Amino acid sequence: MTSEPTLHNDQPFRFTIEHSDPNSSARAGVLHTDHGAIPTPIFMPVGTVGSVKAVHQHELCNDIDAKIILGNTYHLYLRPGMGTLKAAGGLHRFMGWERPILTDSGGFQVFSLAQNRKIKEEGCTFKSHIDGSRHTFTPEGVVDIQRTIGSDIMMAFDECPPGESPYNYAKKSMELTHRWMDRCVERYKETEPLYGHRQALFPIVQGCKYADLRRMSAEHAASKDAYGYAIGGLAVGEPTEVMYEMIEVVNAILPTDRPRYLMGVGTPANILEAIERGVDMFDCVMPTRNGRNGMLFTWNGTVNIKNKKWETCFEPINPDSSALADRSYTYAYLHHLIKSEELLGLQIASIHNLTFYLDLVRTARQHIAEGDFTSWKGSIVDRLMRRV
RNA sequence: GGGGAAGUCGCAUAGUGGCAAUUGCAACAGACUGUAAAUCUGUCCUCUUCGGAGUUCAGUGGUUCGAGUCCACUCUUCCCCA
Repeated sequence: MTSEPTLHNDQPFRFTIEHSDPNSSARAGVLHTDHGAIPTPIFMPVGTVGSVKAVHQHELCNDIDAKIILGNTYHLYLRPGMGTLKAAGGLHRFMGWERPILTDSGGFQVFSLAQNRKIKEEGCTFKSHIDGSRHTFTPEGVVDIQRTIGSDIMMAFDECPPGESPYNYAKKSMELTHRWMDRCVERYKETEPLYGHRQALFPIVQGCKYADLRRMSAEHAASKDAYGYAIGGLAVGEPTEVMYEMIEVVNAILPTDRPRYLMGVGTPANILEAIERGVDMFDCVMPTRNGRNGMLFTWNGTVNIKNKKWETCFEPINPDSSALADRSYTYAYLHHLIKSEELLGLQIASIHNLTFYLDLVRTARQHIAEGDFTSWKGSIVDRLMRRV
């Protein structure tokens, strides 16, 4: 947290691929930003309102070693609001985080707050979930908000339709997302960063579970010649196999020399399968939310720490972990804390899961570099999702 | 010693003639994928082929077609006065 941002004046958002897996589409790279370099594949903890829930920036940086985190345009716009963020000098300074930040555009809230919004060509009108007030998000406005937040990577405004949407709706929705994408790119080109560091804009590929729509969308996104691309609208109700198939379809079209970000995914197994199919960046609420609800991810599978069987397990949560919390506390203690609704339990569980997720992608990267990613993945993937 | 109140599935509660019986907590499971989530769901007397079946409301006896509910006595607990 004390290092100065490294400026790369020559090539903004340079993405270098250091290793490509000989047996799959997996690759290990580095994405350079003005707030530091991001090794890929990478997992990005979700910090919706300027906080990765229950985790201090200190642990995020030193124990978990998160290289980049997420913020959310919709949530930050409603609270604390743009006035505060501008006066603070952007989100990095406001929250005391000097590494990169990616902001989601609010497109996911178009999906998750479906009862409180109305979609039109111009944009999307929301009723605030906090006070019921009305707000309109347009593609241009969403870029402006992300300029004010000062995120290193901004996301285009999209519509994220449900996984089981019928073809006609999926097509109309995708076409709207494309028009919004065009407008975001226009606004991006005609505006400047506010705080002295550069910002990228990632377009988002949509198209639901329909391969022809996904191809069309990937081609539209690729035509923007962006610093990176996102795959959205997956893990929203469709079967996992369909998700993997859509990733393959899209990554066959997206430029290989730019990072690909699979939005909102997922389980440890999902992440390894997507890495194998050429995805570089991930985010998901699972490690933090499920952690708060008593679920731990480990190399041996998932643990429900609330279960009685952990009552007297006095083993450290993970003696080999980079996180102090993992090394210092036992399953039995965490069981007690979570059962007692102690806030420390939420913190330890969240730190544990995020440390595991970062360890997962770090280990995957190492195996890509060593050239045995697919056999390693094959030997481990089933174990990750079984119950301990 | 006299007077009063009360005993319901771990705990606490609802119930005043049709009840396997309310609600909360606890307990035990499950869910969670670009965070309206420190949230939500289920089970929670016994057995079950999940359709049901069998035993319950301190105890015993009674009234009634029918009793957790009404009556009598017994046991236990609490409060007030001596």
